[in-house]
Amino acid sequence: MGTREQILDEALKLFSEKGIKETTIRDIAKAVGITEGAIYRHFESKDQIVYELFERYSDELYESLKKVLEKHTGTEERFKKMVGVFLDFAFKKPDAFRYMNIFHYLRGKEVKKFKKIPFALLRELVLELHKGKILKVEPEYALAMLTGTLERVFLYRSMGILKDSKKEVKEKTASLLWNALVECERS
Amino acid sequence: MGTREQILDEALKLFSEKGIKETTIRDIAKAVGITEGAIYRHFESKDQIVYELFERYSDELYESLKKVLEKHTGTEERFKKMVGVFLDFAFKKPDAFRYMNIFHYLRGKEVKKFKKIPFALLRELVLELHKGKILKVEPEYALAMLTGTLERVFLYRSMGILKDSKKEVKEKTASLLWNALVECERS
Amino acid sequence: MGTREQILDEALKLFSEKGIKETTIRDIAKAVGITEGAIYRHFESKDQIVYELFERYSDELYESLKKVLEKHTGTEERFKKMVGVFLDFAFKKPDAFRYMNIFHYLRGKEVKKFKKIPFALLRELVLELHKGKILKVEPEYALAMLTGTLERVFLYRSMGILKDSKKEVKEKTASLLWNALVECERS
Amino acid sequence: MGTREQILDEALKLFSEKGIKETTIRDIAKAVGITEGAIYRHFESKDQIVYELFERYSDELYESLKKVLEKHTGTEERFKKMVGVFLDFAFKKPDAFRYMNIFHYLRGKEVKKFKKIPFALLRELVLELHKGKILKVEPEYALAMLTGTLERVFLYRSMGILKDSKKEVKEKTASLLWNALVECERS
DNA sequence: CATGAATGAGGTTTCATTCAT
DNA sequence: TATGAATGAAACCTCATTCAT
Repeated sequence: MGTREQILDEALKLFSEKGIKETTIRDIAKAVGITEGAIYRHFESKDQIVYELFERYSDELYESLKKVLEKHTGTEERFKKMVGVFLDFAFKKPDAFRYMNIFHYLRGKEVKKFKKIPFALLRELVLELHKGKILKVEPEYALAMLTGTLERVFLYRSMGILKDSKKEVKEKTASLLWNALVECERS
Repeated sequence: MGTREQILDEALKLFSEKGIKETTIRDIAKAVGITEGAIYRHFESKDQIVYELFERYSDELYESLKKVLEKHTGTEERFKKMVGVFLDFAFKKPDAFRYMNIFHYLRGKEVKKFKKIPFALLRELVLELHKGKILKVEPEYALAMLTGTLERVFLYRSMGILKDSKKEVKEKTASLLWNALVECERS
Repeated sequence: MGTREQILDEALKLFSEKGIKETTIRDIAKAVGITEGAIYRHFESKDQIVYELFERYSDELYESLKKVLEKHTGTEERFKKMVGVFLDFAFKKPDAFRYMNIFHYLRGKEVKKFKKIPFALLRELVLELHKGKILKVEPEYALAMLTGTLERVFLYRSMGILKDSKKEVKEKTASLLWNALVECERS
Repeated sequence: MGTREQILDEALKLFSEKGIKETTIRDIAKAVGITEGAIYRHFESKDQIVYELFERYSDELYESLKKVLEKHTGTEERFKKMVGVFLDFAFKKPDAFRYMNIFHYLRGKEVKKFKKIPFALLRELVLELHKGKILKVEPEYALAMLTGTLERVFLYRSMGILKDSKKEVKEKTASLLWNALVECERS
């Protein structure tokens, strides 16, 4: 793998573990096995690494979600698949997922620069349900519940609080949210 | 107000806006209107400020939640009041609430040092529902949904995405969650 | 003397000896007898030192020249006094004079930011002679000769090529230039 | 043109625009269209480029001046031709001329290493006038005026302050200096 | 209690130079 | 000859902390 990729990889790992400011260029260089100066042959600044990482994974998740939206037509199916894709991404690239959350938290306003924000697709999905008049709650609340739950489910699983298999987690979370927002399971 | 209090106040504001590492002792001193050295008359280190703030607001929220638990007996009432107290705190002390989240994110493991974690009470509440066999989903998932939704609802409201009054937000969120986790609203 | 002044003093000395880029913050700190970090309590950046020095001495020379212009009225007297003031400044603050030349050379276009440029006064003086119809050559050429000669006279004297006393140098240069630009000495 | 020549050319351009220290090997490489490493195939070090450039143009100007001295015999003719050659060089190779001045300024003492310094010829010329007893002022002052005026005339013309054609500038400067140093124009 | 100057460790960045390919 | 990655020293700058006053 190219050095550039390695730098991004190690930076992601460290950023997601320790935080962005807490991670130094030296940390990254050491993890890659090169000197600090070498990093600057590949990136103009630390900030560029920070942004490039966000853009890269933001795009990736965005595209995955987009594909699902295009592929499936049934409302319930679309919804549940989206949840699955979201969690899939989180499980496969936990560092990236954690990192994106940190980034969001600290750079709230700057995020608008980025075009392909996964969040925007979740928003669309919710509005679609709302138009179809099957959403039980106002869309803003639904969005809050959707994104909040997804993040926490991932978090709890990575902390060991939630012990189900990835597949189970995806399925349970999907129907949990579907029921909460749309349908109602008879008890 | 004493200088000590002012330092904590301004630190909280800055931490919640810019992040902890991003806020310097100088920033805090300037905000209070004293010099850097003076801060060390009141606190041994920056870290002490960081911890003391967390402890202070963690305790405060914890005690508020505790009181509600002790006061009310009906299950639904307890649940909905808890949600209300949680959001009340977030609305009244948004900096503190935001700060507690940042703190959590960056200091995951160190949090265990603290005794009175509000999170623990939410956990208890959920387990209680579970014991009463009225929880529709497994408690870990319920907890994820509960905490995640609460955080996002606050976040979206402070970002202007959610425009309801505080009272409305509290009521809607409470029943939204109650329905999602326990009961089922007939559509 | 305050640390701030010392920093400016030592910086000036070093800049004029070695050049601006060739002088490091560490050089300056060592010369003053403090650490590098301490410099930043007094100046925001190296560049600020560079600018402040230029402004300070530029202003000083400007004001001296201005005073002479206001005090004397006879054309020849004004001219010769100006030359004297210029060289006086160069002899008294050779570092400053040398520095101002280096600064000019490297920052040609940025100099326009500064308001009180001594050069502007020399220009005025020459234009005045021109209006009085006593200038033998076109004003632009006169200005070139005036400034060029002044700089070199100082340079050669500080290099030991020119060995006259300061007083002699001032007098000789003044009449040399007066004769060259205005009058003509009968050989 | 060979790569070596291109390197010298671009280096000269950059040095004269931004200064020597301010120009990096990378800048030069980029301007030439090769990589940094490649430069070291042609030059041992950056300093070698710096010295070689100075030597090259110093020699060139020196030889041009020498030729004029050998070709012409009349005192006034020699003087005026010298001035012309000097300015010719400055107009044809403005980068080289500017660069030589920067070099002089920053490396004052090291310049003595070089054998063929144009300055030395101007010095000879002035001493010759002095021996012929036609110099109105002491030779050191004459030299200061001569070199200072030449440099500034070039500078002002390249800055657009002086708008005459090259030919005019050369002629005017030559007689201006001749009159100032030797003869006296009847007003 | 507070100030203001200073320290010193450590951060980001720059850049001449080297070297395997 | 040239490339492109890397080095390593040194530059500028930041900041928690200390300390004399």
